[in-house]
Amino acid sequence: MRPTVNDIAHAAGVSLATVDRVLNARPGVRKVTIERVNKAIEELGYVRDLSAANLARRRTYRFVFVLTEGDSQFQRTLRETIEEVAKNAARERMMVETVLVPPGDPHHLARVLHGLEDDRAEGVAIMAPETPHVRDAIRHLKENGIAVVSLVSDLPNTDQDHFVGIDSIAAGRTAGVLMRRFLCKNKGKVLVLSNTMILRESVERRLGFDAALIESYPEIEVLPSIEWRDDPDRLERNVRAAFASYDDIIGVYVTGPGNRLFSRVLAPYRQEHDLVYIAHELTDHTRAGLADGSIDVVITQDIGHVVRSTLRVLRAKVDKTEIDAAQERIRIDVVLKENMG
Amino acid sequence: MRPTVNDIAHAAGVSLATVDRVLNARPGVRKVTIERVNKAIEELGYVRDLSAANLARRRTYRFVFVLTEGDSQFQRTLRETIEEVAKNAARERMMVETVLVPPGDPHHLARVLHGLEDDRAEGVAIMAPETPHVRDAIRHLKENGIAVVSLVSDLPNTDQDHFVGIDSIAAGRTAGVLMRRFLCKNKGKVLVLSNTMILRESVERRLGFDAALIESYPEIEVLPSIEWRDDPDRLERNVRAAFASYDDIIGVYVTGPGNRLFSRVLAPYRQEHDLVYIAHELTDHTRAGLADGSIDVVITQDIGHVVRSTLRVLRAKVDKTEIDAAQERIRIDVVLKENMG
DNA sequence: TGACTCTTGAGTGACGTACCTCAAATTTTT
DNA sequence: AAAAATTTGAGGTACGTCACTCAAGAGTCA
Repeated sequence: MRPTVNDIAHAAGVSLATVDRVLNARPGVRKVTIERVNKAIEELGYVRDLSAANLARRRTYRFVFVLTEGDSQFQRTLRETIEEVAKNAARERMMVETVLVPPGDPHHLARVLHGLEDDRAEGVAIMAPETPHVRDAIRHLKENGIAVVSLVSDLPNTDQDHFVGIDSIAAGRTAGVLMRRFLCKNKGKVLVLSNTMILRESVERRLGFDAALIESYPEIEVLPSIEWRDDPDRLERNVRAAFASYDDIIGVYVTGPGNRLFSRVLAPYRQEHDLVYIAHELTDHTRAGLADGSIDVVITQDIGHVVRSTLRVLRAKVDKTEIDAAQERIRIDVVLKENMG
Repeated sequence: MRPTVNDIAHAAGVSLATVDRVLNARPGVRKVTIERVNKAIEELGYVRDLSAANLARRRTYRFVFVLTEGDSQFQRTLRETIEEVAKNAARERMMVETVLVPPGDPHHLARVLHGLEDDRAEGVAIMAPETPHVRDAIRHLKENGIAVVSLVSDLPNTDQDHFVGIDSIAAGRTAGVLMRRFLCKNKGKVLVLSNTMILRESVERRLGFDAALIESYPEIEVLPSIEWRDDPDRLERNVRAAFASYDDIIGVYVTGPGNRLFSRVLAPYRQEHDLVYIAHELTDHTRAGLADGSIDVVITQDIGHVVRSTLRVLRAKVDKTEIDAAQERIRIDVVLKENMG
């Protein structure tokens, strides 16, 4: 049988109350006594029973995900995953809510975040671009004792507690090195596409991509990023212009969402061009692209892992307990048709 | 506040005892009453509080990992990971024990498994080659109501409940396609190495590798697998022979553990040969190989994930609850220097 | 010495569920 | 309609921890 607090008390020759004080870092215990208790804990190999602890604490965690609206496959998958994970989280007394804010409206976002201060949640997970308003709102949240975690898109210059996601520069570098290897010393141009460069990871991925590709492979020219900002026509125009200007385009790299649209735009040019196509984020569409061979590699992160990790981290922050770095590290996944699973 | 069993009882107009009978599928409740209770559960959105349930059940799980001895980096990492995960598992009342058996001794293994029948464990996780003795022992375990899960190395023709690990054929295929792409249409021979082909995954990886490489790239000849069976001299002899016979070796594929040894053996030949080196299992050594560029790709699985998943699956099997397929699927990780993390 | 603080003991009632007993109510069978 | 079987109610104890109270003991200072 596992030792309980009672066993510890007995072994240490103190009362239950003292053990409790030590365990929960309550004041009013002498140093020597603390050590005696800790020694007993060590010797008996006591570990706190989480079930009982949670029950007694009758703590229910309220966490809010704040996401920007959008109907890209990625965002849709994210929302679905949150919903699904939330269901299981309920068993562990975590109530998860999702709030959507319109994209490109930092004021609205800041208002929403401020609204969370008064007792709506003890933890907030944010995926949104970093702006002064957001920085401000996050500081307020933290001042009110609310845990703040960013997911997918880092908010490094804020008071956030943690970022759950991948290193975008490394992700871009991974894309770059794969592009380099898949291009097999051919000379030519590489097209880089991004719906918007407002999100920092778009910029960082491009950075890493260029670094990995150009530094070791100067025969390749990486063209300036094509942005289309939710405007399909602009995308089409720019792509047409690119293929008109250069007949040696041999690779395309899409740094973020938008593969569904871009694939359609790209289709007419694929017959005459043998392209290496590298994309980000595994979704139904990129999955299909891998399967039919139109996409060569997808660099991605496991969304389920991201969401579960976010909740674990939020809980750890609220409880002020350690987080298991190994478990919470999100890997940069390289997905080919063969290991798609 | 979350609804409790009491709320359900009240809402359904029955007593606590009846709700309890319904929830735990105990006999002695009329169908109509069951439905009434279920309706209340549905309406109030009741979810069983796992903490309280586990506490009340005062269930402690005893799980045993049965592994073959060995000092390869992979096995070492696996053991360390189990130990670490076990520490956290203790908080959730799971006592994890590891038993090592000498490799290549199916009788010993079978004896150990039989020894687990009488009350030593309610769940067993096995990583070992499949033999008739093992099949037999697993059947006995199952007959005694013990959950059996294999990890890393599948035991498909046994009565096991589940396999936690990757599809070896797909892993081999992934290695094959990466080899093909990294070789860039060069002609030549590829060396395949495997300590032993007794474990089924060695065979399967080779199978997948050949399929992906040869079918779409016939200019390459994949040489017969070199086995060394824990004998460094044999490895060295065979490698020497291979490089003596062929001067157009352009790739090497190590299908399992043994990269540390093999790297040493290979070193003298690397100066004159430009090789693509693909390995399996991310360990300290293969990590270092990626970092210094001597290894190009490592195909691996997240051991931490495997071990945690194994415990979750065992618990689910013991509790006869559903397992979350998405969470328990182990991905085939493709690791380059750039996304090593 | 007394007044004071700091430390410890002893005990209690949650938390939500599991599992048990015994008796009463209800339905089914004879 | 009586007997038997089934279904339901009422209540209790337990699980291990948390969080609290109240009182008593030890130690410190003037």
